[in-house]
Amino acid sequence: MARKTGSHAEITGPAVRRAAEALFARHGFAAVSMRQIAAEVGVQAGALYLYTPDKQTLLFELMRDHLEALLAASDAASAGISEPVARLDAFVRCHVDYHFDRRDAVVLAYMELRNLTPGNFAEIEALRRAYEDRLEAVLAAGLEAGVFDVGDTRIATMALIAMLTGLHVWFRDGGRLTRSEVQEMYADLSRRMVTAG
Amino acid sequence: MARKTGSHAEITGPAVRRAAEALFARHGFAAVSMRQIAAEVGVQAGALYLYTPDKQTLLFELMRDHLEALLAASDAASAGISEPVARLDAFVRCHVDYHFDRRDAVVLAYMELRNLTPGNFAEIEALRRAYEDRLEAVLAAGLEAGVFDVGDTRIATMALIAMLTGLHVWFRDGGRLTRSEVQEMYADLSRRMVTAG
DNA sequence: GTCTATACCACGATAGAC
DNA sequence: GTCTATCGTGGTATAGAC
Repeated sequence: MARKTGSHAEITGPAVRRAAEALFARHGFAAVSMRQIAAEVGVQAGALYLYTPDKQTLLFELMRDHLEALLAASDAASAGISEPVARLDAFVRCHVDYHFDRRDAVVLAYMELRNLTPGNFAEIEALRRAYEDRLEAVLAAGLEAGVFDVGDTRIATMALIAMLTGLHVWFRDGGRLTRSEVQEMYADLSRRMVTAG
Repeated sequence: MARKTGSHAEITGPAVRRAAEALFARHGFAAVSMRQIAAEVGVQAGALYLYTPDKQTLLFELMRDHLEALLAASDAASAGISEPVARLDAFVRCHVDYHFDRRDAVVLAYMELRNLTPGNFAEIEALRRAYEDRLEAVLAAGLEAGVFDVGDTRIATMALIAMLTGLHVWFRDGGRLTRSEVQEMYADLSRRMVTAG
């Protein structure tokens, strides 16, 4: 699919990002070469540098853009909901949505942290931490209200996030379960995990 | 720490494996070079090939040996226990033990699957699947006995495994929580997740 | 058993033609 | 905006001396 020449800035830029996201998610950042990305897009390797200063920045911007969008979506999903059980439910459903709609981005965001340079890592880690803090705030509110029972909100938060993020390990689009069914199951498991027995 | 010459097969072999495990766990298989491993061990890169035919086999054997030991430990931990709640408790505590004692191996076993060649992947995946099946059998027994309430044992299994394996994200040895405290918390979270509300 | 030296290749990134 | 060509580096793995 090699293309000889032409002017395709508005097409090639997003195509580079999509190809990089897919390849990084499948094989890992370190295992993917710029030449592979270029081949997937249908350009020569040198042309990639019209759209990114380097490979590291490509990874960083994919992760940053995804996490900022995830945070915004999560905030929007729970806007106006104050009851803790309902807020947890909204958080979980939004998270599952992202696994259906932006699977590769989700995988990148938690598998490729170790391949970021220190400065980039700090920025991405802050976004991750902000996302975790949203969930922890829900648990703390529920604890305060007496509807949740968790010994340690931080540990329960990490356990919940890990359970939810583990979706990518087994979930395949078009599998035997619909999005609604997965949301229902994970919402149930989450609620029971933090509710008094 | 370069060493000039000598006969150290019984020392160097295990040292190579330890160094590789630590470096692969921290930076990822694809990001670690044979030269880095050699430097860590204190030999030249060429000397590594006395102990492994290639880098891929080094990764594969680390993962295989770990998973076989984990399976054996898990089976030993629940031997003679038939009551489902107690079996789940034993499974969880054994899993947490491995995060304390063999942290790097645990990280490798679920982060580096995508860097295995197809043949090696199949073998490792079978071991992972066997481990998951042990847990699913516990859930199925509890469902049968009426002490557990999960809509789908496979999904609940994957959710539990993900939650437990997520330990590595936040857990640091010598942190504020002791091994017993972590075991207690994760056993509680697990039990509540699969128990009727 | 380990060393030095190196073959051979792929990498990220850049320069200059078109 | 993309191509071809290439630079410099560092990758895995091997050969042969000691």
